[in-house]
Amino acid sequence: MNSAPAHDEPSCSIAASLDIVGDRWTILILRDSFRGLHRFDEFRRDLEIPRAVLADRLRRLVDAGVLVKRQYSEHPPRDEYRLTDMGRELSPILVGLMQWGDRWLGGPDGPPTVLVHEPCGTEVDLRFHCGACARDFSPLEIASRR
Amino acid sequence: MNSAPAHDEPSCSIAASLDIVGDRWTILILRDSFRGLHRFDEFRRDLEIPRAVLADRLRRLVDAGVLVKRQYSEHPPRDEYRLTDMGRELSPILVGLMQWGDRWLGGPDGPPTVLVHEPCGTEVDLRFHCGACARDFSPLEIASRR
DNA sequence: GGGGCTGAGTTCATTCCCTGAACCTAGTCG
DNA sequence: CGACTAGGTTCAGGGAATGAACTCAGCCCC
Repeated sequence: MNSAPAHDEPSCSIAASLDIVGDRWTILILRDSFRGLHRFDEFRRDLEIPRAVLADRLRRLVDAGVLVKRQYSEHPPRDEYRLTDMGRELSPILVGLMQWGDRWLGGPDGPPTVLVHEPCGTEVDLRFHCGACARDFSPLEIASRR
Repeated sequence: MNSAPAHDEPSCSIAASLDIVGDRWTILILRDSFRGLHRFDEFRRDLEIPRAVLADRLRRLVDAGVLVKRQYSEHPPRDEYRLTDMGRELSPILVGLMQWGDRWLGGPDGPPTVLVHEPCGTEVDLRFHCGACARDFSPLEIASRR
């Protein structure tokens, strides 16, 4: 029955991504995962998120393949949640949010966290890069083609 | 060295950004703005979003400075919503969502939309670039420092 | 000069989800 | 034994989302 009517968003990758990560708590959980938090109670204490919501979001993220649930202790049984490669590749979105907040909403203290290229330790940021022009360019120069 | 993060998140740019764009409908409205939709009814028809929610989200985005409301016709009085520079600089987030969806959730047809560097028309994508190493690198190589 | 149309909303009843508190289970510690 | 921790589930309530109906202003047409 797939006549794919126009108003049904069949093939928008942004909408598809939002079905998985289009929720405030979900993004904050992922942010904490990147920061090195992995356990239910670590998330709960850091975010002050209701337990039921946290359990739900973790379940969805595991179902989607963004996190894996792993037992890190058998006796007592204890679980932790770790980013998969699929989850780790969400970093540009987190970085985008961070840089935009730094630039447009930042307090006078400057950015509380900076990003580095792990192998060399150099501070970096996220840029659009054009191979043809051999240069980085501003977000204002981007356009889309179907 | 990692002192316990205050449960009050005063200075997290990600959380600050989410206060403005951390909502599914908001992101979809912005996606449509980048696509060239500007009017209330264009958004409403494309997204099938309830009118009350659309009015609320547009109001918030205007209040935040992401969109501006402009009269494009005096008689009859008609308004449109346009991205400000602040809004246009959200593109890395949208692009991040799009590329992640393309890569991990993509259908067999490939990406429905590609991005080009407007001045030269070349297809681009969003990459981390390290000036010190003089190369692009994968999201998996990123790390954060306080 | 009435009827229908468009754009841009507001109001309202219902439904749904988030929230916070309490409770549960398994295991460990003193 | 009783207290404590980790990782949840259950439940009442409140607030936001939803869809339908309504408003209002102006234009279009006959």
